[in-house]
Amino acid sequence: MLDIKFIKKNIDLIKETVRVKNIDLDVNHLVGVYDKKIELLKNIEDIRKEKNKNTELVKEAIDKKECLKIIQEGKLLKEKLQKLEEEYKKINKEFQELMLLVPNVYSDDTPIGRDEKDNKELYRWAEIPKFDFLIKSHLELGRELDLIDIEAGAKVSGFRGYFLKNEAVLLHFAILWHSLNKLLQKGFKLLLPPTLAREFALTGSGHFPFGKNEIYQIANPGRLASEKKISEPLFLTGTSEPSLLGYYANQVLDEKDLPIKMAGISQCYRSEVGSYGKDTKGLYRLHEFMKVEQVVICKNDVKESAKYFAEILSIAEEILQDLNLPYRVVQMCTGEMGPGKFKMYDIETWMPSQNAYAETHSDSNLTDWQARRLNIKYKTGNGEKQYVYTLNNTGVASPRILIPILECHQQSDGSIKIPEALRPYLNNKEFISKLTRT
RNA sequence: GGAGGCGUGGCAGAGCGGACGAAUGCGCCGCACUCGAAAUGCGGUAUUCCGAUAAUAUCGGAAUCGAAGGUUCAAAUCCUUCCGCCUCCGCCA
Repeated sequence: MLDIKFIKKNIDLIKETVRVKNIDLDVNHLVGVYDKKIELLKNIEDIRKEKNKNTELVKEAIDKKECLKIIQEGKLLKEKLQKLEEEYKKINKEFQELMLLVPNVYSDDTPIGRDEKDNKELYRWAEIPKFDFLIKSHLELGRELDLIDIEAGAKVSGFRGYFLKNEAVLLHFAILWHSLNKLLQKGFKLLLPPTLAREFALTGSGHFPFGKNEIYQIANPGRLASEKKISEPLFLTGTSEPSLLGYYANQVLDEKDLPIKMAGISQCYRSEVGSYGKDTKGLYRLHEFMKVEQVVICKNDVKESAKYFAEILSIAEEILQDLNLPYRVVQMCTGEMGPGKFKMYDIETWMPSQNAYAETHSDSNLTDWQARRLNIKYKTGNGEKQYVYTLNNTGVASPRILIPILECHQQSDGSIKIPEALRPYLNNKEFISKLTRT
């Protein structure tokens, strides 16, 4: 969300942003609705003023007849007001809904473009591994080493279901655990948030209304303490970001408490309805997975937010470096970056079976776009209130990260060499192979 | 599982239909006293929105007493629902 006054002042910029971010929004219409809303509001406040005055008159009236007359007048004003307020409710709702569609502006260095072809590769880390034997995909390795069972996953959970087994379970938790420890050491506070969230949290983060069909909705939200059925919708979050930000919704923070750096770990749910037929094989695109997510809330300052944008990027890189995985950092173009994002980098990790880099991390600076939706402010030194800036990046997501780990670290004998950083979590084992299975 | 109570400004806490955006105390800010501080005295001290003059102020108006509805000419105050918190009894760890 942006400030409507900012939108009105910079209408051409907003129209251009809507265009390059491929958003379906008529900016002129939005402004028209706002103007109508304000006109109505003025009208309503005038009548309220009259009504308030009338109420005073009742108190002053001595004569009974006079009093009745004033009360009659009050009744009329009340009716008039009710009609206008109903109208206002309608137009305000329309206004609010349109405002939720307004994208954030993008940074000067963001490439303008439609799709991934217009993204800009910034740099690479480490050489792509060369193998002098025929490599196997993570699925083949997973089957041979009894680490992954897709068939059983589909049997129990359906399409995109999976079981991790044996060392893959340890590996999965090792990676998450390692990332949490790293973030803890870097001063992040750890949170295990709810994955069952109310609508406001997802609207606030910007997942709604844009990505609404990507999110699972609970068919049976349960009952209240009073035994009544819960009538508000509930959703399964696709990342811990909505919950971590929702934690601070409607709060005024203290400047001295900023930045707030959070590491959330949660199960993540994605319906993937928009990606039929895409990445149908293996552990790449799943309906549920686990993720350690980095979220930063900082001061209303582009420079400072750039600092944290770089910091959470480098933490993610560090994690990949610990895992000894080659990757590249790519800057997303306007069409790829999502409405709320001011600036966005993806980290793509090398996946030998795809013979390509593929997305494993996503680093975003949302400036105050989410904060406005969630009403998160802070008080500056001179008592002024400002919206905070928010940023987020993946810490690590698993099982997706198991793909490069298994594939990049496979050995000619069919075993997997475990990255050193993870060995403490796997009983100091160096290899996963059938022979070392205990 | 049963019974009851509470939710008001930064905090504590009164008000329980019109004089209430809200007593009082604490805190905070300013001024006075003081070499300085403490103590004391005096004054100020919520937020959001709209509008007008005007570049971060002033004035006018509206809304807000956990949330949403309702009754009334008029609601912090009455009614309904919800949320949160607390106490007691029972039950199970």
